[in-house]
Amino acid sequence: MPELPEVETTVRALRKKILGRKIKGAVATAPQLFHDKKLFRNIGRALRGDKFSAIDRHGKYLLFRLRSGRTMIAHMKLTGHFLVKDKKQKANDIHKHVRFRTDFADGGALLFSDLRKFGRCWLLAPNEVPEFFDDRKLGHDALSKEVSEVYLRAKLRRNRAVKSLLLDQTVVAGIGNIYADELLWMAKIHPLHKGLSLSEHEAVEIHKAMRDILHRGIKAGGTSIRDYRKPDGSSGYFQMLRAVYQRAGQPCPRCKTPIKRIVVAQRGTHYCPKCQRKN
DNA sequence: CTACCAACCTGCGAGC
DNA sequence: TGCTCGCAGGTTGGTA
Ligand SMILES: [Zn+2]
Repeated sequence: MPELPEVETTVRALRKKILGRKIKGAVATAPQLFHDKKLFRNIGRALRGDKFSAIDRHGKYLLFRLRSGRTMIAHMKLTGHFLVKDKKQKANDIHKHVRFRTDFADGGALLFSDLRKFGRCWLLAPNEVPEFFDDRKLGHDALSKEVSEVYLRAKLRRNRAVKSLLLDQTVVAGIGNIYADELLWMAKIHPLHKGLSLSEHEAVEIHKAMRDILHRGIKAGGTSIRDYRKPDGSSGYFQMLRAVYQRAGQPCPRCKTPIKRIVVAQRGTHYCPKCQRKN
């Protein structure tokens, strides 16, 4: 699922659709969705009468700001996605795995669909939001101005495989398995290259590729390989633009060498053995 | 520090 | 057809 570009695509679409609409009620159908069992049962009462006043994103987390001052934080994990349904729309296949719905007074609804039920929501008081991210030691958002070339280079200066560092949300928040593989291909860096031994030039290339790939992902509306959908139910198209992710055995778009698959940080990892040499 | 593993869930495609 | 295995956009918590 959802990495930074998918979450950003979702946030942008939801801002246009759900801000200011009065909440009539809410129902959760997967007990594990809310960490708090009591909240799972009472979410309808907790949200009734409130409105979403803004929606923000930090890495892969969505922050739904409520007029009451509270914030509902959501993480879509692997298969979660939000859908907006209007009053007249009939239930259909794409609603099969809805685990949480927020109903608006106008008859529409915000749905959270999540086949594997890994997604999580938290309803927090204003003062609890900073500590939520502090506890997780979440890094700056990958596209924020704080993540400069110099900053990223310093954060990558560790004795670990560069791909594992890029996936580590305490290093920088938002990069996941697809975009890590794609940006390393673009920067021509082997995924097992140690962060510590990156040259200044290589670190600059990674920074440039990271921003470029994430922006392209957003422009494409994300990657819809399996489950991910935009809130209107349509697909993103970054899967058409990818160079290496899940293309093992197929030709590298740059040099035609067959793409290789290895495992790095317990994740399937795809790269071109000719364009991305170790050291 | 680092690396590795199991858990949390459901479904799909490959191979037999 | 039907079974088993491996694999999947993520994170957390445990071990060595
Ligand atoms: Zn190549």
